[in-house]
Order: sequence, then structure tokens, then C-alpha cells
Amino acid sequence: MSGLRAKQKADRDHRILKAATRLFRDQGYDRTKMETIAATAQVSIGTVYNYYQNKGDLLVAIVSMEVNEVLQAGAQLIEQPPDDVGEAVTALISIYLDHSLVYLNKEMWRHAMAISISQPDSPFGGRYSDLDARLAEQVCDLIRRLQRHGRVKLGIDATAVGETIFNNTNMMFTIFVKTESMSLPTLRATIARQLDPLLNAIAA
Amino acid sequence: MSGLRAKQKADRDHRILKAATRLFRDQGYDRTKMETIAATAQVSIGTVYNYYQNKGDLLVAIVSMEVNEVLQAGAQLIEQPPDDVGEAVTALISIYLDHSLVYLNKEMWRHAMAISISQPDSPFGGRYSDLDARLAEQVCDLIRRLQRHGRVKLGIDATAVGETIFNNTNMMFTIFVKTESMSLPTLRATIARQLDPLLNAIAA
DNA sequence: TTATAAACTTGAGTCAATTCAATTCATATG
DNA sequence: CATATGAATTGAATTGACTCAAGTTTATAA
Repeated sequence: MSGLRAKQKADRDHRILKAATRLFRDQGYDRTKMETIAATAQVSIGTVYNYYQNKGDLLVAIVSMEVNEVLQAGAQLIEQPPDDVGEAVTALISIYLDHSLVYLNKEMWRHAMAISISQPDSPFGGRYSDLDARLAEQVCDLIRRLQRHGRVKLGIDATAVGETIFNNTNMMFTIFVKTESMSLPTLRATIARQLDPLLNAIAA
Repeated sequence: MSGLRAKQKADRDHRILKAATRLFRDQGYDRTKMETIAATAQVSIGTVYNYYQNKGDLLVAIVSMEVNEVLQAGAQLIEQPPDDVGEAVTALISIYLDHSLVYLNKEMWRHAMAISISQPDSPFGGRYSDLDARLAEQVCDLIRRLQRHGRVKLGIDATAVGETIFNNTNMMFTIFVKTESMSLPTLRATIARQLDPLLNAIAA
């Protein structure tokens, strides 16, 4: 078998990811050289490119880990959502937003989003889009569940509502990371105000 | 005064913009070299950078012209909007979407969006965000107007609704340009389905 | 144990965006 | 008309992401 080889590989991957995470955070994405990442991870430049197709993929790999955590936290809430529609949706969105800046800063988010848009077919660009799709699906799940519990009017297209809620949230999050001076509470309040008419309309 | 000098300047700017537009469209953004743009526009590389901070700014300048046209077309519709809320919103969104691929292709949109996110403070990155904000404001305008005409229930926060409609549309447009295989009719149908619950809820 | 193949790693070299010191040229001034 | 001024232009030089041919290391076979 390939025990040693696999372990070394995992080691290297881990070192690269760790080095990149720290450097991107500390120095910023643009100012971090691939050369420095390689040196910090104790591998050559070529090896970094052996693990990640390009600098952007490396960043999106890091962001993906964060989004995965968010998805798991969201899944827990959905198990036992608050009864009130507004509260339930607010709670789920808050989980998304509150987790967003734990490991990443706005600059990293900006670059990750930019990459997933400009290179949608690169491996990690695609993975980012997948995660977005799963987040959207999770919101839809919540609305459907509330509908089954009799908290959302029957006859309402729960998927349509879920997608609109997610799209609105995602767009506002994009503006949030573009605007260095915008705070998380402001973002939360803005989204709540925007979604209020829709949530009132669907509440049973 | 500065007659000749100003004219030469405008000429050069025009040649650069024209060369870049054609090359970006024909060869794609990444494959177009600044060197080629400069040569085609009959100026040196340095001059291109004198007019535009970087390659991305040049692209976003082109995209901005397109969005400005869209804004004007939208303003016309708002003057005399259809009575039905659903029809009015659909008409405005259709104007946005139908204009979107006249001069630009999906690849150019992808890069322009990516730049406006990753460099929100560069001159043209900022301009792109401004245009987005104005589009959002235009949608809000429409809803407010319909409300004044008694087509939207009183007591509804028209701004909140307008922003949600725009954010949903914008997010779906982002997915559209990321997905090379997605057609404009599919995009339009998806948005219509998503917005249906909200539009039904606010119609007077 | 040794040979061979397969899988990785390496870093010098390539390529294209971006910079900046030297130069040019339209305009203002004596 | 001659000269000064400084805004614009120029392109060689710099920089940093990315490639690839050559060299190593691990696994496998005889």
C-alpha cells in the first residue's frame, strides 16, 4: 500500500493550507506571494501548484472550509426551528452571518467571491458555487419545514420564497464585504427590514 | 487654452476604449494583452495606464457604458408603467436582462463583476457598485409609483420590496453569467417563479 | 536484494501586467 | 519669435504568477 506516501502528501497539503491561511489573513491576498507560501510550508513553488491549480484555488479552498462549517451549524438549527417564521429565518441568517468573519476577513471574502465568479469552472470556483447552492437549498428546507408545521401558509411556493430569501441575503452579504465600513449589526438590520414584507406575507 | 491637447486626449481615450472593447469581445479578457490594446490604439503601454489604472478598470469602463444605457431604458418604462404589478416588474427586469448581452458577453460580465467585488475602491470598481445601487433605486421607484397609483397595497414598505426584487434579480443574473449553458428565457422564467409569491402578496 | 516503474518534487525560466525615469510636445510668457 | 513649463507619453525594467523538463523518492516485482 501507499502509507508513507499518502501521509507525506497529507502533511504537505496541510502545511500549505496553514501557511496560506495565515499569510492571506496577515498580509492580505494580493501582497502574499506564492513563493512565500511555498517557503513557509517548506515545499517548492511547483509543489504548491501540484496541490492547487492557482493562487485563487488556494484561497477558495480555505473559504470552503468555513462555509462547510456554516452549513453544519445551519443544519442543526433546522432540526428544531423556532415556531415564528420571522424568528426562524432570522436565526438561520444570523448563523450564516455570525460565522462568516471568524476565520476570514472581508478582503479574503471579496477575492474568493471574485474568483468563483470569474473562474466558475475551475475546481474550487465550482466548489464555491456548489456551497452557495447548498446554502440556498438549506433556506428552502427551512421554509418547507415551517410550512409542514403549519407556520407558513399552504399554497405558497416554499422553494421560491426560500430562494428569494437566500438571494437577498447573499447579495447583501456581497455588499457588506465590499463596504469595509459596514458593520455586522447594520447588515443584519438591513436584511431584516428588506425581508419583512415577504415574511409577513407568508406567515400563517 | 488647451484645444488641441484636449482633443488629442479625447481621441486617445476613444481609441483605447474602442480597441479594448473589440479585443475583449473577440479574444476574451484574459487572452487580450495590454500590449495589444496599446498597439491597436496606437499608443504606448504607459499611456493606457495613464488613462486606466489597470486592465480591470478598462473592462469595467466598458461595462459601465452598457449599464448606463440600461438605466436610461428603465427610466423610460417607469414613466408609464403597466398597471399590473407583475407585468410592470417583469417588464422592467426584462429590459435589464435583454440589454445585458448586446455589447458584452458572459465572460466580460464575469470579469467585470469579479473586479467590482475584489477592488471596490478602484475608480471603476466603485462606479460599477454605484450603477448597481442606481438600478436598485430604479426598481424601488417603480414599486413606489405603483403604490401611489393604488396598484400596491398601502402599508407595504415599497423600498424593502424593491430592494428584495433587485437583489434577487441581480443574484440570478450572477448565476446566469457563471453558467455558460443557461439561456436568457430560462433566467427570466426562474426569476418570475421566484418573485411570484412576493408580487402576489403586495398587489392591491 | 536489486531493478523498474510510478508518483512527486523541484526551481530556473517564461510570460504578461504594471511601474517609473527620461523624453516629448502643446501651451504660456517675455 | 525664442524659451520655459509641466502635463502626457514612452518603453525598458521590474515583479510575481505559473510552467515544465529533470531529478528524487516511494512502492512493487523478480
